[in-house]
Amino acid sequence: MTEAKRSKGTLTIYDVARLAGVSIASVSRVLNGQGTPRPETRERVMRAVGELSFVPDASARALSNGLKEVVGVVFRRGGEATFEDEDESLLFIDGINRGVEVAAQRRSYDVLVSSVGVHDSHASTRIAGVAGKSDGIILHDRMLSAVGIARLAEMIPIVTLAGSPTRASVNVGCDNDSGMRALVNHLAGDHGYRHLAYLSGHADSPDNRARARVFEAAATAVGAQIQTGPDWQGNYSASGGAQVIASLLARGGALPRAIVCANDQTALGVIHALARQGLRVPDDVAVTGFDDVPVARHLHPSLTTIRQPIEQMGATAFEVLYSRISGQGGESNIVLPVRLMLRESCGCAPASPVTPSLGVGG
Amino acid sequence: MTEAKRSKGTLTIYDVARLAGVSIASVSRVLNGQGTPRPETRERVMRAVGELSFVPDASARALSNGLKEVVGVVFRRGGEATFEDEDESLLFIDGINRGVEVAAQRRSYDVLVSSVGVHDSHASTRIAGVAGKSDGIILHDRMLSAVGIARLAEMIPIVTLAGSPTRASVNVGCDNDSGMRALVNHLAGDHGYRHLAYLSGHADSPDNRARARVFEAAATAVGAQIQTGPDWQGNYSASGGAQVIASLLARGGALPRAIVCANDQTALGVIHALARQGLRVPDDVAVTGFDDVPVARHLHPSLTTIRQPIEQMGATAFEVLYSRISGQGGESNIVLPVRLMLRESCGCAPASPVTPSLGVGG
DNA sequence: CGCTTACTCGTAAGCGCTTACAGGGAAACT
DNA sequence: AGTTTCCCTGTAAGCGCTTACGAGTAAGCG
Repeated sequence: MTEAKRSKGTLTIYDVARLAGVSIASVSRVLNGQGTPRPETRERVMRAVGELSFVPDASARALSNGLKEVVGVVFRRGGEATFEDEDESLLFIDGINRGVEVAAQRRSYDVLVSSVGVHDSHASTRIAGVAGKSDGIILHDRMLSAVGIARLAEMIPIVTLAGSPTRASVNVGCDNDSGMRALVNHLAGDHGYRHLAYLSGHADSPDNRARARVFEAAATAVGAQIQTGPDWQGNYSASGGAQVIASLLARGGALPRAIVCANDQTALGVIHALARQGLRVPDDVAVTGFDDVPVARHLHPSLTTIRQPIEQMGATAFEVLYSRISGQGGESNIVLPVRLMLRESCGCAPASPVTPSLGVGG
Repeated sequence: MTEAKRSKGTLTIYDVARLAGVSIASVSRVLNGQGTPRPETRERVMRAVGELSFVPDASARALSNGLKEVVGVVFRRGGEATFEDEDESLLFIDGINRGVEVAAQRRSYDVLVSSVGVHDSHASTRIAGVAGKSDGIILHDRMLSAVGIARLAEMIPIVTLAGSPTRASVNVGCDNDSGMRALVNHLAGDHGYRHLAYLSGHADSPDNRARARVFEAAATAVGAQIQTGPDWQGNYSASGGAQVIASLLARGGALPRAIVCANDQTALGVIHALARQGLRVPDDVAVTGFDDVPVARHLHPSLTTIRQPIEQMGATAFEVLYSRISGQGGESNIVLPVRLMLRESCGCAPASPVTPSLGVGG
């Protein structure tokens, strides 16, 4: 320590330059690999940087070269106050965010996360705040209306997840159609179940709408009897799913032979609620999920579901956003493939190609 | 739109000032609630801001007033390539991060998240990057050595989670001692199990060490026989826990009556592995977790565990960091209380089926 | 040995915003 | 009406960094 630094006076590039006996420009060049500094110069700068533990200020950098190297991710969280059950519905979102983060690292970007309460009307205020701190934004489902997105998109690059592309924004989603069709075909075709129900997610979620639509179409096509509607709204949550089952049974309603849940969380709640009533899955009722969150394979019975490439969706969202930030174009609607994961909850034998499942009861 | 903006030319405060017919200083004052602008001035500025959809640049702001209003959170993720099972071990971390984020919002801060691969030696490089972009940092378990933390702490405020406080950094953790003691007392005392095992987490995790230590002490104190050591390392992951059970059974080892897992993930893997071998939980072997992640109550059997106030830990970490950033002092080691959640996996009776909540808590 | 060519480095001009300071009016006082 | 006050507003100086530009030096060539 040639020169003890007052830890508060913020270390700047000037301090480094002085210690190294060069100009601030040289320090900057060495730090950014620009130009061709003499080996000796580089050496002295590096030594000074090390000695001072200098870390350049990202704001100044951003201000100067117009790049923050930060992307924002905005999503909805369950409730205002954190309500236990709602939290789980974030499993999927967290998975995606992780994918975004990992991809961002490869470009030395960082990720700014921001959630909006489900009943918070200040969504756009919050998004604006994030916009000011980042170079581009990834918006999860149900954050902004199409016009809101279009408007925002002319200020900053936007990528939506499980939404719809607009003139100015890109969307990354998964192939709901194939997934749901595979599910229905398996249930009605392979297992021969004739009576299916769709336990839906948020009514305003594009993913949910697509799944519901295809469910109906596919089930109808194979001549299965279906059950949906207001009594079958689970809002993507475990408690929502459990609630639907509980009230159905409470009023003596008949259960379908198979329940197709809008996502894994919902299925989790459904299985739980059925077990509580002494009903066996899949013997009495088959249940399927959608997403394939990591715990799905550890449930009892393990969950038959549609695997979405969760982390990859996040990574893709980042990559697309990155290329937008870098001024390149690209497709505006990216649909990632899904895959049917057969496990026990649909009635398949406890042997699956992916994870050999646990023996039932044993 | 009085004046169409070239969407690339970045909108600045000057554009707003010109449109509103005032100076940039006035715009800034209105936007930040400083000074006492005349109502008419405020009005004109606000109109201009709205008309242009102006969003101030956070970098410039940060550079100018020395506050980025961003805190960084750094943690370890499972593997380099995303390895399926490892992912789940992030449930707990995600919960904490959510708490940080929610608390941050209340102060209009945002959260920059950054993960470090488990075998990535560039941890400090990565942390430095985050440091440059934030006003303070929250470090999860096992990110930096004590000296590394001390060194970093003299450059930027640091809060560690489940670590140890240093002269310059604060730590936020939970009461491992009480938690583990409650668990052992319940298992050995209430259920009368005489043979217990501790399936440990990462050897270098302070939380794990504390739990192991108290486990031994408490079990010994009540005269129970214990089993620990290198054969009982699960590394906090489901696959790790499953592995331990699998190899134990493979080599014909005897199972203890109860397995105390270092965290819920591990318990999940253990239950899964046991079920696979036809062993019943809790009849043959009781299993407990630690953390009470949301899915714990949906497992079969539902998991007896120690509830850590996960989100609150994150929120507390933020608040402490915030007060450091604001130049205030405060305690340097914060220990949050935990709670024993009795559910089925320890051998306690299932709760009544009428409970409205899915939580079968004790 | 003198001049051109090629490098490296330092000077200085911003990036967009906040804020100390001072100027200008209007209101309040004598 | 002439001052004094007070309030509001504009001017301008940075915040820490990047980078165009040109100065200075060393190497290359005839």
